[in-house]
Amino acid sequence: MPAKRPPVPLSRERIIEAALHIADGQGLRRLTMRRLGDALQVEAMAIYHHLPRGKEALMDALAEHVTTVTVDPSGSATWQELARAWARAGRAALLEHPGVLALALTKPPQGTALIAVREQGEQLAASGLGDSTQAVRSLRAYVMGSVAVEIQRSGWAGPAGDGEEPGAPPLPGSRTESEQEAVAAFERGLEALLRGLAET
Amino acid sequence: MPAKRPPVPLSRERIIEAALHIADGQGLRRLTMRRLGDALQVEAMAIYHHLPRGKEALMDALAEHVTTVTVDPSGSATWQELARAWARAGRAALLEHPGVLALALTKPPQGTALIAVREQGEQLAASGLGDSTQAVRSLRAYVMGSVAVEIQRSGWAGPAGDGEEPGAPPLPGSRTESEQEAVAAFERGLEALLRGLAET
DNA sequence: ACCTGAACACCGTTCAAGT
DNA sequence: ACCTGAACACCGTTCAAGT
Repeated sequence: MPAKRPPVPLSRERIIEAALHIADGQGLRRLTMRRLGDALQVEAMAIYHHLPRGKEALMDALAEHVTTVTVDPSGSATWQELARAWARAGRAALLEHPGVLALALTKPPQGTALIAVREQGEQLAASGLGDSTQAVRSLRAYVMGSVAVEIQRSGWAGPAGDGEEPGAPPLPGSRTESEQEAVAAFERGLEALLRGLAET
Repeated sequence: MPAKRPPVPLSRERIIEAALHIADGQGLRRLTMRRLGDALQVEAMAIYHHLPRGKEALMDALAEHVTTVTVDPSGSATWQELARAWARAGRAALLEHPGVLALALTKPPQGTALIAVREQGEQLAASGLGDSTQAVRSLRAYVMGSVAVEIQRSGWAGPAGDGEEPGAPPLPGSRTESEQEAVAAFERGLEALLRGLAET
């Protein structure tokens, strides 16, 4: 018979990982302290030892996780290339965890996520972009909104928008789009915005 | 002494109105069937008679409400003016009810909201815009993302992003912005996007 | 047709207690 | 230091019952 599991100690990282798995798989509304405890083979109350502010702290941590990105500026010769890199990285991070998108779009950046936003501004300014504050804001808005549209179209939240259950068939009116169509739409809008930002 | 209230009959509209009030005032997480019943002077279970799918139906209705906008195309000579009108109307509608923004950005358009999106596409196509499908998508993304950024910066969800309690002081790092600054930022990004969309 | 009351299976969080 | 058990004040939803 298998020996009793040497209990892997709980940790912030393991908790967040399990929480993302539940949120992406069953929806945010089914992410429950008790269910999370089950997934971690632990009583729900044990979580409070690692996240003292409880579910509030968990939500903050999830938002921070999917919203923290880094870009190596040395790979980009122009501010346009740099902006593209940030936009693509941001989109990819958000798209990886559709279950917590609502948190990511709603909570102000915090901790590492806030640092990342500032870094983006500094890099763009250093790369020769004039009003980098305005540009960062428009770019962030476009990226967040694009992922929102994309998740909506994917039918992740159900075709009737049934709140939180993923996996249902897609939109009633319009077909599901392929990954390629989605990136194409994203890139075209991004290029339009970059062109517009370039003209003072 | 005041006579007993002649009970105003419950209705879908009154329910939605009360729900928006609670969500905007206390946050989505505190919007509860029981609290909603209290606000309407009725037992929570009475709501199910008007919204058979319960809380799920309520959430759908709220998303649809803040996401349904109309624009009179006769007021716009060019497709640019028309696009501006749609963008401003969309922003205003979302901004009016920060409490349900998470729903609006997450649920696919449905009912009147879906009709509105289609109408936007038809109007823009009719006004001489080439790839109106792409334009509508980019514009919607920009509008939704802009409002997300704006609500984040307003500190509506609390500075530490404390989940759902509004009314707390704003961001730790950056100042709160005035309404004028917010519209200025929105308009500048919008113009950039429109310029970019114009060049093929 | 419209609303209520009681009931059920869940929630988040506390607190004292165990190891 | 880390986790558990029991308890409390809530949830959403059902169902039979009232008017």
